[in-house]
Amino acid sequence: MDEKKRERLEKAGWQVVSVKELLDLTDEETVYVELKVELSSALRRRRKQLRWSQEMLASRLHSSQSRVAKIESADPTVSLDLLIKALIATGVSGTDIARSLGALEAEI
Amino acid sequence: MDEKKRERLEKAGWQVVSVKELLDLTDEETVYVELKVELSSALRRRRKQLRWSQEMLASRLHSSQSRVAKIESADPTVSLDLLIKALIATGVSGTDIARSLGALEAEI
DNA sequence: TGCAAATATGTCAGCAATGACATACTCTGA
DNA sequence: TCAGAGTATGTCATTGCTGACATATTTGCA
Repeated sequence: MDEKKRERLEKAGWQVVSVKELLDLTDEETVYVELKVELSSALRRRRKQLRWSQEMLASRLHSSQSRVAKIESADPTVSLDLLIKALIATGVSGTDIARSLGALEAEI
Repeated sequence: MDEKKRERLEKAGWQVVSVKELLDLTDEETVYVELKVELSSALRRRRKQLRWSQEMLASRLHSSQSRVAKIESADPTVSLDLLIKALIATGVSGTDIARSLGALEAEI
């Protein structure tokens, strides 16, 4: 994994000069993952609040129950994109999403 | 486009019963698009604040200048995923992203 | 003006995310 | 304790996003 990162860096024209550089990258990935985790639990709360089954949400999303389960568990194969579309499908507004994101503190 | 939506609905097991149902979908798409537009302009502001060129951001993102241009113009082929990764690459925190999203008012 | 840096636009092969399905597991009420 | 509803997990063909490249256009400064 670290080796793969290094490869990508070099391919992108970066000189890999220090461990710190790699740590920064890790920080960015951390923020990304935490964002997903935060939003996915927000989604589950929201869905339960509405007393919807995963299947109900799935049909509103034009997706499937199994994918909703993956969204809510922050599965690596699920994009932020789909996650946010799912939140929107539960009727949350931009400000609601913002509030969820607000639970994350500055990390960088 | 509307025909395509109808197709997807029916494929997903929805009975297309009313125009309202289609309008609801449109609302959701609207929120999604506005989210992208808001975040992409936040990204541009942030990049200029740092006095980075698109190329600079691209290398930090491990992407290309042309894709950064597309991200900042909220191009349809660019996902929220990449958009948010770009914001993170400029060093914004979760709360910063939340603040950007806060500019959107409740829509639904 | 004219040149160089920055940005925009179009295209495409490759790969990652997707919906769908099958099936296993976990609850909850009777 | 069992049945049925809800949820989790694995897999796969298709679709859509991706980085990269080429090239056009814009910007800013001497």
